[in-house]
Amino acid sequence: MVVYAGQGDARRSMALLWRSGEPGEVRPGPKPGLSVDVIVDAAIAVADREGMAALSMRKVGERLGRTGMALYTYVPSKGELVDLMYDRALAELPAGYDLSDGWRPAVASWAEHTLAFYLRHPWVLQVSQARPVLGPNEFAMLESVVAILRTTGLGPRRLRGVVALLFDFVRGAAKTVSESRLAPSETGVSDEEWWQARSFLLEEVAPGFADRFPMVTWIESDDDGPGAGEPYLEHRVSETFSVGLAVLLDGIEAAVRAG
Amino acid sequence: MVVYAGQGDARRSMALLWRSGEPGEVRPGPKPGLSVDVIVDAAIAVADREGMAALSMRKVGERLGRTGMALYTYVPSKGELVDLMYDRALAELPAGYDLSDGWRPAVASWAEHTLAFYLRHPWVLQVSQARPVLGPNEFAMLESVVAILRTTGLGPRRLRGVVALLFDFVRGAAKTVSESRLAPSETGVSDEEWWQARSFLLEEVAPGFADRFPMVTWIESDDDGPGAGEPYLEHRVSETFSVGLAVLLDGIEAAVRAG
DNA sequence: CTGATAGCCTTTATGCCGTAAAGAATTGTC
DNA sequence: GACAATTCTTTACGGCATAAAGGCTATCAG
Repeated sequence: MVVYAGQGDARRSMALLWRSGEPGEVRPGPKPGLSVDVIVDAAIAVADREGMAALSMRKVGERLGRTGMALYTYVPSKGELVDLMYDRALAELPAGYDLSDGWRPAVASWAEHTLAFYLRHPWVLQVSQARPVLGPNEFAMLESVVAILRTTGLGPRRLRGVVALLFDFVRGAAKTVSESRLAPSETGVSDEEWWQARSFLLEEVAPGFADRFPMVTWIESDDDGPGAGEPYLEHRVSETFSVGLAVLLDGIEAAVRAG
Repeated sequence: MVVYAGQGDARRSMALLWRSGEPGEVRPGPKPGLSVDVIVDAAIAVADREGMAALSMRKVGERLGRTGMALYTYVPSKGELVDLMYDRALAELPAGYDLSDGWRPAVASWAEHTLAFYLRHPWVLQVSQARPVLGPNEFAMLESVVAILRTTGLGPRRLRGVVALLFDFVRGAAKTVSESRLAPSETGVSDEEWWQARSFLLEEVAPGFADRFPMVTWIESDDDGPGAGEPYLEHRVSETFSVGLAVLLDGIEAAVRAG
């Protein structure tokens, strides 16, 4: 499920994001029992625990002792709610990184913080990047990476490429891990069971696999296996993550040297 | 929407993927009016045109002059159908790349082919990577990249990291473009309209933006704008893609030199 | 104190979705 | 001709977002 920015009244949704709502004029009618904030918190809790696919208006309402429809008093639609969740979650990220040892360790630290963030809130990965939410914390996050990378001396064009690359890298790693964590509860089959059953079936259905796919067979060969009890895929991803990060940093360094 | 591999009868779905179905024993009952192949083709056509979110059993059935339920005669569930779509689409990719000028241009060519493929079939990006489909064409695709990269002399551990990095990069770029292409038809608002309205509202709601987010403001400054008529975001992405690819190739080269 | 009015929230209804269950129609074997 | 297997349709269930209507509540103007 890809979620696009709410397409309702754009002015209203921007106002919600930037908290530029009118202050508390006294108005007739019952006191509000909820607020945008508690709704967003409840929605984040649901999405953290059960994933974006399981996030529904009814479920969020229920968690707050209301019907799903009650939320529409505070939020124009589910799309806007997701935007608000997204920008609120992003607030967890650090506003700046230590540059005293140069940009290299700072980028590494950024990547690790950001990966951890995505793993805490995997649903964030499903929010479309094509139509950015344009909330304050989205800009703050961007600000913090660019602040690091600008010290490399690269120009805006190059830097946009590097930033995109960094995000794609971290998001890709996070996506693999988070999907594999969600899969057991969604499918009722643990990772170990699944892989074992599948690789058995693969031999059955594709005899001569090693001859037909020699490169795949070779690259899957293990130099060192997962530690005791560590899930297979997560071990692979963390290996992959550190290798990829090193390659990336070297690539940036090459760009910097080239000017 | 993230789609997991079908969790029905694993043996049946592997048999479907690898075409190891029993041949045509003569059997009682009406002749099948459809086949797995025509269903998969129809489903791909729907997904290409309207996106994964719009893919439904009813819609595929309708396109074939049947009800949605009729498909369940051929395919155990929607999940397996998506697996089949995925592996079938992957068959479009080249089986090998020209290595006569070394791995660098071959990787570049791979990246461009793969990007174009994802843009032809954007829904492919929504198929979960955590529980691979394990069909023949998925392995063939992997085989073709590894065949290129193995000529660098890097070991399996390093190479897995590089492969993941390459995929994350291409998929990230493809995702941004494809979402921005889909957004107008899903939201009824064109990219130009959307960006214009949003940036106007942003100034209204976030005065002093340039002071608050100086790095963001700087990095968004254009060295050169989009060509005439070229969509804003697509221009940015293609710029970003070539910069990112260069950085990546340099990073790989550094890893190769380091041994 | 008395409407009027605005805002909160629920109920109901519409049209989607995947798919389970039941049954009609068709085609083969004995 | 009886039986069984197979294709496909109809109907039904529980889920989804959300439109529409109405009940209840708190503040206003008179």
